[in-house]
Amino acid sequence: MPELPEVETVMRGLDAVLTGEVIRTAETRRDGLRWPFPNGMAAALQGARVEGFRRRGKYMLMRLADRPTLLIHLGMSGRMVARRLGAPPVPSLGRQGAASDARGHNNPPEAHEHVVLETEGGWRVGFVDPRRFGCMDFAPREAEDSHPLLAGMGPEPLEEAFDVAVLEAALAGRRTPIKAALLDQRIVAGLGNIYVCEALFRAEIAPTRLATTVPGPDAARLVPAIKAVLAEAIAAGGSSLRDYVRADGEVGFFQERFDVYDREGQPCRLCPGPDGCPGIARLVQSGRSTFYCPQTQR
DNA sequence: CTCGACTCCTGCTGGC
DNA sequence: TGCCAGCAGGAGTCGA
Repeated sequence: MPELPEVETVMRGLDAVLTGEVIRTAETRRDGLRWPFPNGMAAALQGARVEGFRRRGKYMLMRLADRPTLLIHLGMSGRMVARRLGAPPVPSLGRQGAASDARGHNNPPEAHEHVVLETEGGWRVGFVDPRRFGCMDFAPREAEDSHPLLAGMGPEPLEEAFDVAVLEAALAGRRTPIKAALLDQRIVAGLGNIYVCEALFRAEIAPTRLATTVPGPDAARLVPAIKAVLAEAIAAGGSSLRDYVRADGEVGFFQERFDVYDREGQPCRLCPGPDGCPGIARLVQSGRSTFYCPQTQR
């Protein structure tokens, strides 16, 4: 699933395509994803002018003139597919059925495309989500952040307001492993399994450490580590694993730069010498894989 | 309060 | 070559 850098990348792609456009038609092809779509969602989108986008954690917020804001969460497998009407679909990563042939003809319909928007300006944007863990909902424009899905969310990690003192306060009294704490969107918004692993590696903190023990020098390293890994991933256009594609169809390349994620058994880049690293280890914490270097991360 | 287990779903990978 | 168990980027809910 897309984590903060991927959501940011998709949002920028949508912004480039949709901002300023008027939605001519909106179609929902099932009743909902994780939850039912709000009543009359398609009708409410039709005729709306897209004013712009913003991101909160892993949510994209599509602001509409004189209408409520549309919240979009990509869940685990969600992606957006954008193309000009009449043009072949943008090539899609790792998915045979979706790749367009050279002539742009006879493309089978994209599987699991649950919502389709078409604009006056001739864009077609589809929300594809095989696992259907994504969601959409409306939030009042003047109270977007009070929506139940956003209300309890922690600080945006890339904003200045997220600093060592804020993280330390959030971790205080948490008797849970730091890995689990960082996945908790109430502590800090937007981190997922990959970037938590990467940030803990950069900060040289063992994922099993209790959150309460992190305030101090460790937290002082962790905050810049989080900011750096997210910023670098955004600069690289987001990571691209199995079924993630940027809104404009380009793929991100940050996955080539993972230090620990999905690199079990390989030497880490911090241990000295060719034989100095015991190898990146994998363990399961609250049901999810954690990758870390047992020598570097303490 | 806080935490871990469970749950929703489909698709891909790896081992046999 | 084919089959199938296991695992996957999220996160709300429930029970302890």
